[in-house]
Amino acid sequence: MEYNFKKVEKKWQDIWEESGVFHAKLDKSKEKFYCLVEFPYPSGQGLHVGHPRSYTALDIIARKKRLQGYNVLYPMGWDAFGLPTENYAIKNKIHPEIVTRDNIAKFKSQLKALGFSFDWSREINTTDPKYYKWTQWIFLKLFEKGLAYKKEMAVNWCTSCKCVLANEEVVNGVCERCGNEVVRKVKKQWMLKITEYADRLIDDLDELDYIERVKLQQINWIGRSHGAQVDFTTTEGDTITVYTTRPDTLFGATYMVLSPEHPLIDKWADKLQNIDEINAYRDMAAHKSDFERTEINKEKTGVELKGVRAINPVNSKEIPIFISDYVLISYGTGAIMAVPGHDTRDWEFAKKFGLPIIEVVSGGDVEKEAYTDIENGIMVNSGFLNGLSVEEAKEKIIEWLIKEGKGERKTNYKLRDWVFSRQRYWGEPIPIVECPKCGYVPLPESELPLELPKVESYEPTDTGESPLAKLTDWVNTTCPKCGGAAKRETDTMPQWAGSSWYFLRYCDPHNDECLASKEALDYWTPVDWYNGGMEHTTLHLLYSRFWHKFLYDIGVVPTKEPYKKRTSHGMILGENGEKMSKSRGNVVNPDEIVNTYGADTMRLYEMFIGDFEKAAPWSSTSIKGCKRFVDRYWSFRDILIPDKKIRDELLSSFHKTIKKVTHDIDNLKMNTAIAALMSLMNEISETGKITREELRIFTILLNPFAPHVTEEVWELEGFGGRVTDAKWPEYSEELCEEKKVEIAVQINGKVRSRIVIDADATQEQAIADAKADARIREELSGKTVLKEIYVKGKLVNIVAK
RNA sequence: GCCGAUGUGGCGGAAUAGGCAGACGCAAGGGACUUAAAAUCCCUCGAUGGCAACAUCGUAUCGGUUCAAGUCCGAUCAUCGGCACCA
Repeated sequence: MEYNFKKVEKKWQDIWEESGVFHAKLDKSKEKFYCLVEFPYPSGQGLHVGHPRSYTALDIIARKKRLQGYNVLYPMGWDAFGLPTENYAIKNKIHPEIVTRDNIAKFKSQLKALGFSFDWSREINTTDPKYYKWTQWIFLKLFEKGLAYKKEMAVNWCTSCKCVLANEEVVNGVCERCGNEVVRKVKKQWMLKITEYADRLIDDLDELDYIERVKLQQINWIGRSHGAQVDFTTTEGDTITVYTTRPDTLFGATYMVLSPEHPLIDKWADKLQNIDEINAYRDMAAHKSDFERTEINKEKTGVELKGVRAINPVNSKEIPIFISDYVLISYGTGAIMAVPGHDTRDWEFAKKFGLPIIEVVSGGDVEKEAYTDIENGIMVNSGFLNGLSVEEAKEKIIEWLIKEGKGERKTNYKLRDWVFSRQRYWGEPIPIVECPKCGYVPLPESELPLELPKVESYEPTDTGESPLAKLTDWVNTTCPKCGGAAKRETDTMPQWAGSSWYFLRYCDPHNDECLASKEALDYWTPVDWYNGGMEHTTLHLLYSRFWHKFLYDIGVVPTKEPYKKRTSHGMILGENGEKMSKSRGNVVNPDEIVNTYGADTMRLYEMFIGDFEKAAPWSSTSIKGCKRFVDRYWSFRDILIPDKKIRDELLSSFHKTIKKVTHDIDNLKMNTAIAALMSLMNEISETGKITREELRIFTILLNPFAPHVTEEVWELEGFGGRVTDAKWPEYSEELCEEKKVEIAVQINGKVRSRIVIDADATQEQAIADAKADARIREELSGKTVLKEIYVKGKLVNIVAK
């Protein structure tokens, strides 16, 4: 009888929903396993075939862990604040709340049709006031501890979204989301002091089971470097402080460079002979966007500050000072000592401006290029540092600087504080009031949630203010502290706010007293396994680690880190090997696939498509192989015999398969796990029959991958209860071994014959058997055997001449 | 430029810890069943030579270590991802 996947899949999805089998209950007698996938942004396009790759993989892990007796939490929710919804709402004149509700409904039905074992009783939505009450609460705590502050600063302004972006959201000078130009704009912004956690965000990675490239990317993004701060004096008596990772090269500093925005320039205005030229340069630099400034990578530009000179603290030599836009105001001190002999950028600048280049580390030719090797060089022309290695010289000069009061040891980071303000409507309101007398005053906790006011128009304004600013009734309020007239903050939080702690809410999603009860957090956290996209490594993943560490510091959560293990899936590409997109016309619609082949086939195919971590192109023909696999499994019932045991000739195959599937799932090698099941199926099919026990075991092994068809077979064959109540099969190492093995016999490394021997044969026996083989005897005649090698269960190699 | 990853049949991809390269699947070709098609089942399927048993070559390129290299070492090329004047 043909398998009717449409009927069967719907039937079991309904049963799972009604029975609540996947609802996780806090049960301290059982070992917990918290399995997490990144909750989606419910966009108008609906589910992408990329989403189920991650969801299916962790669904398989969740289902297998349940069968292994774990108490599994596998939740799902919606990261629903954000710009696309707001833009769609503006365009179509529908309130974002309604757009969000509709999109969620669509997403949810699509996810249900794929048979994921999510605990829907814990569904959360970041736009629900009951949820964002706690997002706001965390913000108030950050504010209370001085980690949230408002600051006037140059920010990345997207000209199309009319909104501020975090540094992480600017990609190649354009807006990550809409691809439009990003310019710098000075605005007062809420900032979060993520830099305060920079060290811990790097150091604590050591204890985590994250894939290596995620760790590396985070480390590089934070960009920690060790060096020294050095004070140079000037002929005007000022101090210019620089940061350098190469204090050892101090004797080679032949000039200094200030960033065009450096405050000392204004101070010296009267003394500078070429102030017009200087101002013109500063003007030009100010009008360039960050992108332009970094793009002009080829040629160094700059202007000398004529009238002021600096004094190198180590040898009291007078050196010129320049301004140049290759020095950034936002990093270090906004000023550098230039060592053209040993820094590529300084070298280029010195060559262009004809400045002296002094070699202070030997080993290269500083007239040809900067010598930057720090491993092999020996200090020269450096007074008391001469003869030392770079490492030794660094230590010695830092000690000297400290002793002389001319500098100190210093660690710097590329990471900047997190720009937390957005001038848009569809986000969490920031629960702060600005009072002319009291300054920034937090709302009392009792007034949370501060709900987003309902408005008619949520278009962004050209003035750069949030649409909320237009709601004077809402904006004008009283100061919670002094009771005087005050104004509400009108900026909202970025999309990353709600997702920075959502995994905690799943532990106790309906709690009105706190973000989650201590009991729930103690039991469920940390997340045991978190899978998500590489694109979130320096955004969501870093932000949420930061928030979690903060919550740990204030005693809200019991662990230092939110996620024990982090893995990442590759993208599913279009059939032509390119990224799927509407404009390329290569988008595969998951609904159509489920309709044509069924959810089980879709799940199997997405897992079978290739290495989970790598990108893989979709193939509309390959998926048929997975459909055949499901159908062939179904027709096992046609060849079923009532025997209640695994046949002897298949026993070792079964144990090997159980072993392989068990381990492959744990290692996210779903493709080879499925291949192993296919191989076992081929082996069973060759015998023309299958016993009840064989079908029962096969069904359990296949269940995490293809939950619907296996439930149906289980029920039809009356194996008792549901597969979801079954026990994951154990394997015996002993039974995995075959009694007889076929091994290769090589002569000089080339296979010349094959023989079957006892698996536990000794080296002597194996070699004797090999030599007894007719073919091998013939090959060896007239030759001298030089060496004999036996690799147990694999091969014999005879070296002969 | 720096950091990281990858490179295997017509295609997607396998190959513990150096041990029979190409598992599993797709596509293709041939056959069975069928009035026919679909579905299903069976056979072939890296290249070259040979009727054949078999031989030689073959995991981006070049070289090395080893009884044995897709796997280890050195150099080169290509593709992808991240960072990018961070001193």
